[in-house]
Amino acid sequence: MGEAAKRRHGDAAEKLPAEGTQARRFGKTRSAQSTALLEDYVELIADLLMSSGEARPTDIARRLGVSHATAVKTISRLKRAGLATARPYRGAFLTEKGRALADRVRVRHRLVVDLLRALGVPTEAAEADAEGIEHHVSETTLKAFAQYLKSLG
Amino acid sequence: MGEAAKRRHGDAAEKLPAEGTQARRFGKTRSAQSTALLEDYVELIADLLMSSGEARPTDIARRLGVSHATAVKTISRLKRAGLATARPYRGAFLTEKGRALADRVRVRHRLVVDLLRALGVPTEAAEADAEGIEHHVSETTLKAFAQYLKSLG
DNA sequence: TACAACATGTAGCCTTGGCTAAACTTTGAC
DNA sequence: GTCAAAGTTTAGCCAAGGCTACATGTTGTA
Repeated sequence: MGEAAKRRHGDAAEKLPAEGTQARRFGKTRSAQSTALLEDYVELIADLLMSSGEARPTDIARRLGVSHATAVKTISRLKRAGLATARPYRGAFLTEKGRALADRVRVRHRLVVDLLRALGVPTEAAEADAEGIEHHVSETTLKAFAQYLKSLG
Repeated sequence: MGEAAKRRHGDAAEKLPAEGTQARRFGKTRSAQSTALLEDYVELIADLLMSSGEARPTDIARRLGVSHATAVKTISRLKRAGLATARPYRGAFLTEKGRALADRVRVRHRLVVDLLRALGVPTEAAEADAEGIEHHVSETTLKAFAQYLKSLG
């Protein structure tokens, strides 16, 4: 938000596109936050299914550092969002849509981590920060990251 | 988000090192999200005070794209957090702590935007993405960014 | 001065994303 | 085959961060 706020709001101020643009930006940031958790869950479920064949609420909870009840609740949100399915006492599974999202998320995560490391960020910090950053990186920015990494050879 | 309540369930993170690490990471990401909004408010209030001498709920609301009621409610959270003060019908002001935070946030924002632009991200996208990214950039990563930008001259 | 327009504040409702507690299934060791 | 341990689900609570609707203050202008 570094841009200095121009005028005080008034007759002229309402016409400035700056406010609308900024508001849109913030709104986008906020809605990104609401999808970030679902992205994390989807990626983790894909991970667990791949490595152990099942994705149980308890394992998910332990990996994310939340209670198992929270994991269960979020899984049902995943179902509502059409990203996952779950049979009682049989864990979670991804829908086609969920798998597609998981793939996108994984690729994006890798790219962000690689970029941070390329800029000299230590691996540990890169992994940790990427966890938060990745949900806010647009397609445009992602392309620029890829481009930059390619230019490094 | 009740830091105290959240961490009361501390046993989850004490198990395996690998899982603990990941859990800590996610936990950090989540708590970063809860402070992100306050950071945005503080920076915007500093901005408005600078440019117009006052920070009214309505202006804040318009800039952030939320209702004035939401702005008012958040301002009282700011007060509770010791970041701002407010006199009825006279808008918001920052405490010493709030001003310090605003400064840090502004510097960080500039750095993130500059870095993105240096990597070839178009200005518009850089500004927009930075809004979301900046709240998740650690000190370590921030230093790496600064270092990289300096290396470009 | 008075009043309309606008800003502010309050109340009540919603969803998300946490938690604990308690009831219910599954499962593995006798 | 039983039964306790472990995992799962449900229910109910809380705070954050949105919203609308309504009541109350403030102010510019006629």
